[in-house]
Amino acid sequence: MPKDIEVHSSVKDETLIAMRREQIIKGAVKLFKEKGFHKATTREIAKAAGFSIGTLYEYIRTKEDVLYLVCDRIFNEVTLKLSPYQNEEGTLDTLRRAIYEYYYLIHRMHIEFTIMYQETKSLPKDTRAYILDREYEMVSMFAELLRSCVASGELALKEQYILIAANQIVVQGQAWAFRNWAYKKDYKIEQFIEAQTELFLYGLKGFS
Amino acid sequence: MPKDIEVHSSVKDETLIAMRREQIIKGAVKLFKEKGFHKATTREIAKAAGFSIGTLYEYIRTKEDVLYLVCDRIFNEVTLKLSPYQNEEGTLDTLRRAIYEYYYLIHRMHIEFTIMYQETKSLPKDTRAYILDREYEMVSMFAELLRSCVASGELALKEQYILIAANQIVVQGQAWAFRNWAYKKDYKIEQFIEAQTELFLYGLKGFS
Amino acid sequence: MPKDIEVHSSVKDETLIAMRREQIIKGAVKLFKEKGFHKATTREIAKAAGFSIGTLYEYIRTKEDVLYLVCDRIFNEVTLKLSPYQNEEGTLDTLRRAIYEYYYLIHRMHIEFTIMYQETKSLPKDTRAYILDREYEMVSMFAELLRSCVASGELALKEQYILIAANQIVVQGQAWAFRNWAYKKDYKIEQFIEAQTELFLYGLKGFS
Amino acid sequence: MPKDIEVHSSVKDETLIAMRREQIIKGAVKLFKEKGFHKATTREIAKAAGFSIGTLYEYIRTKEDVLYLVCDRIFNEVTLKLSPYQNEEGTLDTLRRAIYEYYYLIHRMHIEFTIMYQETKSLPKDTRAYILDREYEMVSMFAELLRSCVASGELALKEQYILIAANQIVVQGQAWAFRNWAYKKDYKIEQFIEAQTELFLYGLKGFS
DNA sequence: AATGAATGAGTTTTCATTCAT
DNA sequence: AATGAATGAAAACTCATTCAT
Repeated sequence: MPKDIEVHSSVKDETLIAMRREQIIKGAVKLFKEKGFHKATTREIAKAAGFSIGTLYEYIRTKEDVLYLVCDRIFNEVTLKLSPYQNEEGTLDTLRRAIYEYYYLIHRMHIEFTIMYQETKSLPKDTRAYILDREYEMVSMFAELLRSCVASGELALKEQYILIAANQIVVQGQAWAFRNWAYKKDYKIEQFIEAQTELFLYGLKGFS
Repeated sequence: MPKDIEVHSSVKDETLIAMRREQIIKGAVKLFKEKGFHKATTREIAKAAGFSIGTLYEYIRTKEDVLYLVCDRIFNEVTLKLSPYQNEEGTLDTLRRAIYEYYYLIHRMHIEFTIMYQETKSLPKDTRAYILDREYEMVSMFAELLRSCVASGELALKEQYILIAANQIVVQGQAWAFRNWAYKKDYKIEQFIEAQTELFLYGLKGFS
Repeated sequence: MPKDIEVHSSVKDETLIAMRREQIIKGAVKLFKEKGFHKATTREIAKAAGFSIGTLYEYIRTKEDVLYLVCDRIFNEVTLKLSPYQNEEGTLDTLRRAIYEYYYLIHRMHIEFTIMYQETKSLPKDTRAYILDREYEMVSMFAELLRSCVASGELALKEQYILIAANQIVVQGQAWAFRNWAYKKDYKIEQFIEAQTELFLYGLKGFS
Repeated sequence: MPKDIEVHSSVKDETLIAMRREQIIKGAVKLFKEKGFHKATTREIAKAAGFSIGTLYEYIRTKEDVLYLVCDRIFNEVTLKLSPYQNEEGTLDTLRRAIYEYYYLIHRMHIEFTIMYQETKSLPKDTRAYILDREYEMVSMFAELLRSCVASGELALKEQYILIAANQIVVQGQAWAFRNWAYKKDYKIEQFIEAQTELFLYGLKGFS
């Protein structure tokens, strides 16, 4: 698991820091959703968080820290949701449920996900690297799941294609967030998940 | 096909406009690749294009026009590459070749594609709508191909899943561009295309 | 009395706003006098006011706001000076003193007045309308004075000519400001006032 | 009479110059009326004149030259209209007719006059001086007329007040142009002229 | 003589960040 | 710890003027 990046704060009280950051993330997500990271000003972020610009800067160092905070939050939620499946036995059913859980999470947090995928490149080099690491971690979780399905004989997938397949799961899920305009007219999330899962498992030829 | 959006120019000579726009696109792509649209200044764009800031503004109206010019170019190339497949008979082989062509194009223009998918949201409302229209057009081309495979009996895909499948093709291709970091260590483009195509056609269960 | 137009400020402390605006007006008048509104840059205005460009924009929204601030100031002074005469009884003597007060005020503030009459058209539509309203208010004050002279029998002026006469007073006063070059060689302000007043009251035929 | 200021042109053919300048003045007046001198661009001036920006600069040196051309034109018209009255005998009737002619001219050319009085300060020092000279010339014409009325015994005005009175005629006329908003609701030009003339000749006390 | 593409200095305005209170 | 006034670098865009054709 990637080493956490510390966002510096001049405030000492850890509980307070946690509370304020919570406010910052909440406000920022709402704001970024409306106008994107670039068009949101730090003043607006502070206001959305419920305090003054001066206070905002007691809990972050730069505007980009806010973006990082938001991204970090998302990954923590994903990791939290998916980690139980890590320890289950490798069956197709486990895989289905993990995919379901992941896609559903994306659905609930689609605003946050969209922000993350659109603004990542605005992060400074090192932070971006950390985000990619965590993204990779997500892919790895699915890769592991696939591998244990292979190990248990439920799947016959050559090692070299594990990563492609895992990536495909992750990307298609994200697509529900960042390409929602392409789906929402024709599909509900449940339909999307089902179709995507079947297509993934059985392909075009085996999918009715 | 969506109606083209005109980018205003105060210069009258159409050939000259075409030439200068070519320079602008070339310079901008290079620049955006390095620092992204937001961090690239208009002065830098002008310089990269090989002329002064004043001249740049003879050929565009706003900085966003440059982004639009870049996006428009990409779609034109995609449409150009894929349109021949529209008229072919609906066989799996045609589909395979269309996918190959599309993925390969993305590979060659992966910088441009990445820019497009990361910066689209920076475009003004109407231009963004136009881009989404063209994106939809791309999906439609694959949807048509799938439908004609169904018509010819090579595929048995319910109409309601055509769109999901077409979107999947498009998204997975784009992923090669905007998530290249996740693939490039383990796959060459040919391997990626092959694996992706097989996975798509035969699914996990039918894919060795 | 026309409703005041609010100039937006992002600063909350009203006393501070008043103080800074005072500095802005003072600096701007000096600057506009030297080079006119158009040739004065916002940076110069800030400098003349004694602070940075960033601070200037904490107290105004646009450059035109500065012009408005200057104009508004002038009218406030005029209104302040002339309002006492409103309540006096309608005698020629009151009229004489009001004219004197008004012309003298213009003399003391002739730079401000000149700026105002030369730059008004640079104001945005709504602000310009407000200025004209206040200008009309000034004319009205003199018109009222004339009417009360008529009422008291000191003057026999048909209602239809009241406005022309009131306008004449106002315009001739302004002329001392914006056409000062035409008078200053030959007249002192006192002479100007006296001559103008006599000419106005008794005309060419009755004026020696 | 003030010495004419030469506006340099790189074109030799004098007839052509005259023709082009005519076009320039016509176009510029229309344009300045709409947006004022500052907001009109040289490109727009050229277009309004009916030729290209390059050609415009064959007939002027700077943008300010255009303003000068417009101002100069106005004075020429005024001088042309008023000079006949110079040679007439000094009667009140002549004076009345001269005022009428002058006010009526302003009425017909009120756009040009307004431009002139609002934009004069945008002229470079030397040109502005020339304009003031010509303005002075206008005042002088009326001053002469007044003097000859005094000489003929029709008027008894001390020399020291001649200038004030002449200026008053001139200024009140201009006011019809630049303060038209204050008059137009209540007066037609004929009423304005009549009232103004009577007020001027007989004053408030002698004016019914 | 006429054209219009090219130039770049100059302008207004924004906004992340700091720091005295 | 919290505030918010002050700062000034930086950015997009304009437009008078030139000059090669």
